[in-house]
Amino acid sequence: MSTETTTKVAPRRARGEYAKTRARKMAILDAALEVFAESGYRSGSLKEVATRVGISEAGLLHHFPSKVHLLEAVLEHRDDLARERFELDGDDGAATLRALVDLATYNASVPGVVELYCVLSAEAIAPDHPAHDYFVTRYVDTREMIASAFRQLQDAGRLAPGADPHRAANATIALMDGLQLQWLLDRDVVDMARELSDFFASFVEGFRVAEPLDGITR
Amino acid sequence: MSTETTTKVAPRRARGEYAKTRARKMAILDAALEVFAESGYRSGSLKEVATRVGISEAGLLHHFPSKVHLLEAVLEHRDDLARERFELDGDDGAATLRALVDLATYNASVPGVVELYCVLSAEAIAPDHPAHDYFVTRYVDTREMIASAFRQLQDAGRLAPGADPHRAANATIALMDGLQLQWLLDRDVVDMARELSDFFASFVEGFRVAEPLDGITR
DNA sequence: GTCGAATCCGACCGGTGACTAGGTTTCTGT
DNA sequence: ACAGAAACCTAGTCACCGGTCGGATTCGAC
Repeated sequence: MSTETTTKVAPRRARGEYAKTRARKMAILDAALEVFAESGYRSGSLKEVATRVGISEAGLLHHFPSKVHLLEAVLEHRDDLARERFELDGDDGAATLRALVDLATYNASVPGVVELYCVLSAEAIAPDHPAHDYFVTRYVDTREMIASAFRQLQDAGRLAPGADPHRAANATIALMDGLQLQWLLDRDVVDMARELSDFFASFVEGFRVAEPLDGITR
Repeated sequence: MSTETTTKVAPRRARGEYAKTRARKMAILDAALEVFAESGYRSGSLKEVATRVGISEAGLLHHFPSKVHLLEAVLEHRDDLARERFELDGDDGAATLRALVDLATYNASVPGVVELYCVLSAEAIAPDHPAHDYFVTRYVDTREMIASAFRQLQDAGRLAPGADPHRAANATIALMDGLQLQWLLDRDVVDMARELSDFFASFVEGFRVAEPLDGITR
């Protein structure tokens, strides 16, 4: 326990990242997303990620000390982006459902992200997968969020008689996931947002999306 | 082109498999199903399959000359078993839907098989995956089969007005796939057959399953 | 019983995986 | 401008992968 006051012998303290480091880390996360989406976590290689960034494998490992760290960073990063784009926690059930349809529309513009979650969630069924716990809690949370939206609609008398909010939430999630898989295998046969919207309309009284769906695509 | 008549010098011709070979091949297919279900095709190793069978890797490769051959054999074998258990090609639409619900009930008793298809279908999104074409055509065929069941019901006036057979088929497949994923992650939160049955009942007039679903489990 | 095919194994091969060690270059606070 | 941390690379470790090769063993038709 020597003194750490600013004597002239005091060792230079940590300086933090360089200016361009942030951009480089983002580039790595983007490349890692691509690779994990195409090949999954277990078969995706750090070498492939490094090559796409234009860096060496050891250089990559300087920023993310292990493959697991990289995976966790990718998932956290996507969660951050999703949170700042979609607000799904409101107390307006109908608004939440509309937001889900919007999310489906948005997802159709970022196939890589959809592929990442589709591939990883299947891979993460294995209990020893590094993302297993992530997906388990993710599904629990999503289920609860959608169920509470349905509960809110039920209280407003807008849910079809006999409909159960919790089970409706399960079915909603299942439909979204299953549509994504089909869409990834053949993007022309499925309109994810439209199917989800129709599903909601079939048991939520007066459900409408903000704008017509078959309008101008963007 | 020498004579192949039964002279005394005629070389002994191929004799075919030994008696126990068939059983061994089945054991290999079972082990391979487990391994591919747990780790996927790309990350699942032949060594692991061989170990579970109690055989060497080279011994395994005597029966299935490559990893791709093994995968194809596994898929073909499961298709054979499925075909002999479920008849899904009838011209009675309602019967086909009931068979799908039965299939969901049956699937709940063979989690390994469900996991195999869930994991492989996600992995096979990649166009260069050896099972890519298999799953693409599988989805096309399944879609057509279910759509024709709905078309048949529509002709009988039992489909809700506005329902489209083709889109209903897509939604049905999506629901089944999505329910399976959730069920694999947590087998207590989802009753696949019940959700599917309720989904059918929501737009098929007079849809009923053969027996009550909440009866004796087996 | 015997001979040859079917079965199976041990050893090996080239390739790739994640990750480490140690040194060089680049940036930046002072 | 310069010291030292951050960034980055080359080279290597060790484990594992799918697949081959040649020989040993087992089975079964004759």
